[in-house]
Amino acid sequence: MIQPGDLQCLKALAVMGGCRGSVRLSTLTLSSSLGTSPQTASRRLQSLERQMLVSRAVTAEGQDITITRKGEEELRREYAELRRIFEEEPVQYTLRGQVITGLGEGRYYMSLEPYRKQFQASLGFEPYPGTLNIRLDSQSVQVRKRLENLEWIRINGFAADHRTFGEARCLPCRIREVPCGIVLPVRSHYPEDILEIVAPTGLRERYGYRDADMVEVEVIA
Amino acid sequence: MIQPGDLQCLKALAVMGGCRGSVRLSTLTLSSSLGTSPQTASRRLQSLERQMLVSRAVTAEGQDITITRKGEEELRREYAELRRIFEEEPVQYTLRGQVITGLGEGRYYMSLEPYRKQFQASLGFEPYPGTLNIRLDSQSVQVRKRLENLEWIRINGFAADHRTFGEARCLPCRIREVPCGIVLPVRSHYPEDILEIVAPTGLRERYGYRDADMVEVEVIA
DNA sequence: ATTACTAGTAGACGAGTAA
DNA sequence: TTTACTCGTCTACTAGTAA
Repeated sequence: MIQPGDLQCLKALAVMGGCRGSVRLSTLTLSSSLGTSPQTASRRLQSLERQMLVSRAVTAEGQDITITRKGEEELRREYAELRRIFEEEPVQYTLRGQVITGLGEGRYYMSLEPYRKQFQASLGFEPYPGTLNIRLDSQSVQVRKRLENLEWIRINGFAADHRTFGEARCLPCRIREVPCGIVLPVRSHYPEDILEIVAPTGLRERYGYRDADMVEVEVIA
Repeated sequence: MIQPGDLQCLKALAVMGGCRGSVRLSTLTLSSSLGTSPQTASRRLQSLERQMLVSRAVTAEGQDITITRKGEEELRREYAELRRIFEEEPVQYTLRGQVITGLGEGRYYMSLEPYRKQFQASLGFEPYPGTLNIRLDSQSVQVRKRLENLEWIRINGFAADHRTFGEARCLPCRIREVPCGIVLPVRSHYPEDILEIVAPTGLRERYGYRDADMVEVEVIA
């Protein structure tokens, strides 16, 4: 197993072009790129050479470093691991929390036709008049923040009855077998540990959810 | 700047799925994946938390770890760096060595019509009757080995004058402005520090190369 | 079982120096 | 200038232990 410090050094050498030919450098330049002393940089190069991860030609004016096949393989393993994390697997987020009782606003908004029509169009179902509120655990709050990077569906605001109804955004998700949506107002601030779920059916009725019951929300990016 | 050891730990957590939700683990399981003691694993987690790269919920039966947005960004930076090395840039190899005098076999083989025709077809030029032999420096020998992974052109053998002429392989390259090819017999062993170059013109004449002159061979994958 | 403390030690670090 | 040695220090590790 390659040591973290050695790996960092090997990667720095690759960035300098060590995979495509020899790189001329001094321990001083390498050390500044590693954030260590020149002595440590020198030690690292010796260590990499001993492990046959690089090949060296040391002269009085510096050294020529080439990453060997074995060294490149090591870097490619690292690369493959990261790619698996970020690319290969379908990115799926799991949020956990417990059912709570909201302010009843969800029920009201879900009864408004302009909202209903937009949810129907974007989520593919007629929203049940009422939302499920979930208080996320501390871990899921972090996951929740990550969802900001995903593509939310825009729900336009409108005016009616001498007032305006604000813009919202919505992210498709799933609770058990039921396709749902996370709804969030765009303008007004919303607690980061609360999730408001719109669904085609009443989830409390369907699954017998009561306050403080644990639920899992799946989001597939 | 994140420390190499912390980065290793963060990556291990990501492999376990820490980017898509919380991961339940114990210091013992983490330590075995890092190759350290459980104590060090514990310290790493504390360090990552202090840097706000992960969020933790520590219980008596283990801990739930979630990689924060900042932590994921750190990993993505790492990923981007490796991708630049292996994907983005056109992979170009540079080999260095000095001109030497070969055994004159190259000249003979290059005079044989079946070989000539195949070189013409695959490299796009009529080979000059004679090859340039190059002794690679120790660094370039390492680069030379890396070329094995590239796609070489097959040059078929043939029979003539009661003997057989062996199969060879060829890799397009460039010396200065001249498109050339590296030639290598397939069956017989060839010194790993010697490069035999076939070119459309006599390189010695064109550039006035003499023995011991330094030359650079560029290979673009 | 856990986590994370304290303690003692080993190894890594940077400064100085020689080649 | 370089590299890489020796040396003293201090960090970072593992072992043991408490919660």
